[in-house]
Amino acid sequence: MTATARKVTAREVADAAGVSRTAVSFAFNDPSRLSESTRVRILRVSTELGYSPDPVARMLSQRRTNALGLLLPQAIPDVLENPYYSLFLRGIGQVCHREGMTLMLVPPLRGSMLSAIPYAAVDGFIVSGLQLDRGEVAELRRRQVPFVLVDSDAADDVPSVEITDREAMREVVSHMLELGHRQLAILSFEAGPEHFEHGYSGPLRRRLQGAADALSRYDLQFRSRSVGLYEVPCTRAAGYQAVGDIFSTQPDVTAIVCLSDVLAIGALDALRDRGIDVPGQLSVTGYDDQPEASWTRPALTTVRQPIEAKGRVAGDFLIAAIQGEDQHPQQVLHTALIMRGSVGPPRQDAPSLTVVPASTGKE
Amino acid sequence: MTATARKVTAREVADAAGVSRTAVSFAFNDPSRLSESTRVRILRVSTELGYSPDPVARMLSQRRTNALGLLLPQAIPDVLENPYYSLFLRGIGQVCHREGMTLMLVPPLRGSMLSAIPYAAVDGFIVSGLQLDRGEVAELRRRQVPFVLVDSDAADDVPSVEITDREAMREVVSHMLELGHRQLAILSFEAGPEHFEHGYSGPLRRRLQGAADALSRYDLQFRSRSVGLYEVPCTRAAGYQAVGDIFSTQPDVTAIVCLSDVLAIGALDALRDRGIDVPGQLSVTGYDDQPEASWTRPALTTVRQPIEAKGRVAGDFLIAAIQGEDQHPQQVLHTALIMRGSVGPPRQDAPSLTVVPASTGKE
DNA sequence: CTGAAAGCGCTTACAG
DNA sequence: CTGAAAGCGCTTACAG
Repeated sequence: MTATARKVTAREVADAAGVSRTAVSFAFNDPSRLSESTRVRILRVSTELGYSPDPVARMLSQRRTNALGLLLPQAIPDVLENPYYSLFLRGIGQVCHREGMTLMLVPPLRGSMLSAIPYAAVDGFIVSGLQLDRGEVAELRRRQVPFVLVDSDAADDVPSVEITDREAMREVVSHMLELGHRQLAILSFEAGPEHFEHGYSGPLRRRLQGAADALSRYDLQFRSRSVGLYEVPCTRAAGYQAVGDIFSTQPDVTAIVCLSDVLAIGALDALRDRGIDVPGQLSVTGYDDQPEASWTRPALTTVRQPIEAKGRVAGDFLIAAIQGEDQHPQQVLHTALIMRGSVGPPRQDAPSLTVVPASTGKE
Repeated sequence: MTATARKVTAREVADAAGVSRTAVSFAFNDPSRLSESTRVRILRVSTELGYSPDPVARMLSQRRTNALGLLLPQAIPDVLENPYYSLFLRGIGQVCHREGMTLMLVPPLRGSMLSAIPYAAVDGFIVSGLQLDRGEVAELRRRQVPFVLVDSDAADDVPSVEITDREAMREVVSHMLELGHRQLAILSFEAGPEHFEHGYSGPLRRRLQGAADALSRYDLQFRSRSVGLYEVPCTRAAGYQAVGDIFSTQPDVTAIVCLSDVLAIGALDALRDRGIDVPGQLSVTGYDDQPEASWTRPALTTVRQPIEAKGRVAGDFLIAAIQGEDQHPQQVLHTALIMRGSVGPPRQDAPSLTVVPASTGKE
């Protein structure tokens, strides 16, 4: 247990057993190349001396770690606050299980994903939620380490996994507009600091494009009096708080379209506390379709995305890349709008209301 | 990206920059020891050639990985099915964040936790949910790698973190008995195959002891006609299914005491589907107090345990052990019985019923 | 400020 | 069946 205790090496075992270091190595890695008696003797001496091969030394020799790295955009506790990641990890975990590999969670080092890359001993990276976008990709390329991009802006020469974000948001916003909603609040998770410089990117850009697609058919646009865009941290608490902001900015709002179930559930909490009926007075939608989404009251209308499959496909692509396949597959997984009880037509007293006879948004 | 591409080494950078390998190493690890111009030149050449130090080689030289290992009792997808682990990981993640370390998830290799140990390049292990109990501990000792035991049977010379499992179960079962329940089903997660040989161990043993403590005061005991013990996998589906078994074995049951919220929530699902009123006809309790426990209808009466704190304390202990502190601290964290709506007095038509005037089990 | 040399602990063709 | 030797790619006293 103590850090001062010197570790036993193969050299010592070899000496004690009267064989070469080679033989010791074979005893652990390729027993068939040793006679029964030699092998048994080596193993016995190893146990006595408390020897077992050093994993790091073995990695260096074999040029292989048997670990998959997941490069995270935030510290582990922050990332796991969103149940999204739990599902995503399960998908990757299936691949680890099949391949007999471990999974290394690699959070930013001193706040930077980029800095974390050179320190992780893994056979390849799955990159989720890029910070600098091209910065990390350049570093990964430079190091010639296999990687796959998830929910990013795919480059042609890199394996990637995405979902149909644009189509999904187009569908959900269109649905609201068809029901008659004209005063919408789009509640988004924060894009991170760099989008001020470079504009939106990745899934967020695609989702906002999808929303814009739908709005444009009704001659509406973002950041107008009718359609507000709110950006907050992706937590339930932030979703709760955001409702106050929305009401003070858009008192006539009739629908809150959230870009994450976590935010939507927080908003639902706030609306309940304020005694506002959902969907009678206000409609709410989510994104992800996490298990919690069907537990809320009313149950949440939301966009279902195949989170676990995303992790599994990313893992599969990474394994292929590690094995030297030079394919750069790009997969776009499908989403679905799940209709539940949190959406209805706008309330009657709302200004600028187009009356729509019946709701299709309830179960 | 391709596995065939040879990686650039410090040797090549040194040659191209006209310096020694030492200088290259200094440029990355101890820049102050180089003149400005040399350092800049080396870094420039590195970028041009696409060099950055190999993490595995660095680990071997420094005898340090900057990774914490979490030894898991099952494959990653199985483990993460229980939201328990998400919270536990967050606790460990806090420590990783503070220390600038990564977190390696180490599932069993070929079904064995023991086999996984020698292959993981980590500075130390947190061990959660032991399989062989003493087997893994012996191996960890043998390798002289720092480790801390969580929810195990603590040995005196090993850092460990536990909760007051025995007291918690004594309290919850006592509560049921005081309410008048005499027909109880204890719904437990499976202990794993080895308990057939060695008997129960760890938290399960302590919890069952606690239950026995309470039962004995009423002259009741396990596996009698009055008190059944059911063991199923720790999943919601298994909790759902178990209800059928319980009813066919104990038709007079008035309370189901679950050893996990996941099981309790599954049981609640089953009872709702069967039209059985909780707590009117049947009482249900959980264990863990996961966020979901307050979302069910009725909300779940359960044992709260500080899961995140458990992970954090385990991480702290491990860091201390890695830094060579020879302390073997043992911490027992406290639990609390959280009273919600899923518990009431037994139904009146139940046989062998002792009438108890009022419920204290509702919110 | 810079470099030669030893060391980290293993694996694996290759030769016998 | 067994071993001597080279190699994996870095770091770090030590000497200058």
